[in-house]
Amino acid sequence: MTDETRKKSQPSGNVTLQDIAAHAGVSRSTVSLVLRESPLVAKRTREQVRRSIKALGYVYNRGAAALRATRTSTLGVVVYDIANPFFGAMVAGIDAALNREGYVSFLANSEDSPERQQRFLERMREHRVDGILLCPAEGTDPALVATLEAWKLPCVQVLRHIGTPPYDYAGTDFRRGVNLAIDHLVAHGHERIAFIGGHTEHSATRERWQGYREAIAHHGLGYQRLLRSTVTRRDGFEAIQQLLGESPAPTAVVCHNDLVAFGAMLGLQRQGLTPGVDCAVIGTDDVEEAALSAPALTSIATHPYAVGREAARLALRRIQNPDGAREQVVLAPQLRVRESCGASLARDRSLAPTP
Amino acid sequence: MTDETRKKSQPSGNVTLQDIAAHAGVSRSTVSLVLRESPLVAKRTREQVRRSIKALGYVYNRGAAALRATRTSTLGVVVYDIANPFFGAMVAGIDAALNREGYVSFLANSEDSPERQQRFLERMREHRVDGILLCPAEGTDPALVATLEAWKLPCVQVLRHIGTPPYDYAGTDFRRGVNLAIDHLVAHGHERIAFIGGHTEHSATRERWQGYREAIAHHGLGYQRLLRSTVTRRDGFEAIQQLLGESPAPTAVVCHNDLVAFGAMLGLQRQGLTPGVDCAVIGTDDVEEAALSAPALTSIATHPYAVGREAARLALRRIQNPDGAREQVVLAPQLRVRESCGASLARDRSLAPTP
DNA sequence: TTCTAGTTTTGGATCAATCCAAAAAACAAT
DNA sequence: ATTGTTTTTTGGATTGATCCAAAACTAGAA
Repeated sequence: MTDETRKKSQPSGNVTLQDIAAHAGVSRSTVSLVLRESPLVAKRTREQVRRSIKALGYVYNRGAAALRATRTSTLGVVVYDIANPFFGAMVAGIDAALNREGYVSFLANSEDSPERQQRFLERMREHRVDGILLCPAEGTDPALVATLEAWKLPCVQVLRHIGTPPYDYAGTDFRRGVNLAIDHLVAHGHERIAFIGGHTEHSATRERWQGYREAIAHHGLGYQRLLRSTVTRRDGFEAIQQLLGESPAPTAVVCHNDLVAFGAMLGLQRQGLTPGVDCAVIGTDDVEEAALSAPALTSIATHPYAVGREAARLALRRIQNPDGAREQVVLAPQLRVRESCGASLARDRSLAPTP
Repeated sequence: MTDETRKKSQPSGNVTLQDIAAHAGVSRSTVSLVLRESPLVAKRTREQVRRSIKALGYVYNRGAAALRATRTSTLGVVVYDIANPFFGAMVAGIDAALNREGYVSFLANSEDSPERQQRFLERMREHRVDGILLCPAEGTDPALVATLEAWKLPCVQVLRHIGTPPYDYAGTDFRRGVNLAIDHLVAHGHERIAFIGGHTEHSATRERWQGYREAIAHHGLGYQRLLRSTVTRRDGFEAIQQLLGESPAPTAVVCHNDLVAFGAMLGLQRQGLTPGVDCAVIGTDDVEEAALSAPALTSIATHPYAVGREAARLALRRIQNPDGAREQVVLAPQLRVRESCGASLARDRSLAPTP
């Protein structure tokens, strides 16, 4: 066993470009071109190299490639509550879109902590990701967007946005969503409509509130009641009871998200009242569980899967062309009418048990 | 402007070890040691280097480091349905545990497709992740575990397991969970208890069925009815109606997961029956929504967050010590008694609106 | 046959870190 | 002052790919 033999078989046990080149009787560079599907390589050569790659069980080393090529085919995704089914669906959409392009994504759950978020973003920078999909944690410094810009890290904001335009953003038109809900309620005779939920200065809350105030004004309703709160089920539970104690009490409520709406329905039931009969309830997001509750929840569908997919596409486009004009993709929401708003009650049974 | 000046300021705009070394008046190697917190470096030197790092705004390049050091601080996570809140919670647990150790994770959603799963695993190999957390997609070839072993890619299986022991695994004791549920039902006088759901040969289903048969036998019940199905809400909806049409019909059902249980409750209500009164329903997983339904769902808590955390810990341990004995972490489930099993009905109001 | 134009292929430098054996510096003991 | 230890520091080799300018082939025309 000469030194040369050892060198070929032993070193770290890993097959490299060099080994394939030797096996196929070409140079390292040619093998590299084959791997990257370059049209420069002659057909016969390409086939021979492919055979050698198979024969030696070669595994491409993306880390090494990235070092020289400065493209990692990697993206960082930051959400603030992955346990929320809404984000689950969104991540599924992201995953599907990235997968098609050979990208993979790092996922982090900021738990709405700007510090955790910051740590993760720094780590992403160290890993040289090509871009970031960011659902900013509550209380994120608006300067963060500029910081990422300075880092030359393309960033697409999702669902919430901070900083000042232009930036890349993908989300849903929450304002329009609330408009739809209130239009529907007004058409069914409601005049006292309250809004429950949202507690800090983030864009998604502001947009909902704006939609609420705007619609109330547009329909010339005398009653306006906006109850701030965090956005858990318990908040909905407590809020509805508070509202019912007021006079006049609302005859309908639109909720920040479906969790709050579920809580509100539960609160009504605890008081012996029936959602949709004694008080209409409309949620936001249209999570899968909305169709399942009793009564089935009317909800503003915000299409999390599609939002995720669009955000991912936007990021890929930005990576291709870092200096192109920033883009905003804002999806149109839809009102899914079920039982809880009193419009269709149990008559419409086709809607209840969706898959 | 000499060539040297250009070389210092221009090249790709990125600060490297070399630049810091020059700035601090030490060698590349010393800087590297400082970055890795080596105790070899003298305190004064370390401080000087730290200052230079700050001054130049250096960003560690993990890709380059990994190339030589063969440790990427990176993990691959494969689940089959990230939109399911159960997996959301699990991923949150994984994330929390990894974060503490400076690890980040790639996430992929296999959508229960072995092909997608395979593609992702190959990509993970190319990215040289240090390990894999795998919830095997349905129909995964049991040989996959051996393949990963051959790839020298440490793999911890989660929730489901394939292949033959020994392997690393983290999950919940589904068998025991079903035992608990049936013990409880029997204690409350039920004698005809059915099980709904589970449709292919994966371990998590087998374990549940085993627990069911075992408990039925243990209590010497004459009635045994196991209804196979996929595990969506719709399946529960249909299954319960089928069961009620049989004679004798069951007086209680235990369901593969909470979705199926929700469906079963809905099915009962469609027939004008009340869950917990006319037929007891128990789910599995104790997702957040379980406490929210009406009636509130009794469920076998399977602790997804803890499972995720334990799986991540196991993986990190295996990476530290690739040849250590394989470990299985199996968490004990708990029965969360609420209204749907008839045991506590509306009397017990403390349980319903949990956060 | 020679020259040109086009098609393939190639070797050396490079990306940014770590490893390692050996050198240098600091300190203690003789 | 000399030697021996221990503590720090270092330069060159290495990791595995890509980039790029130049070299080596083809094939067709003069």
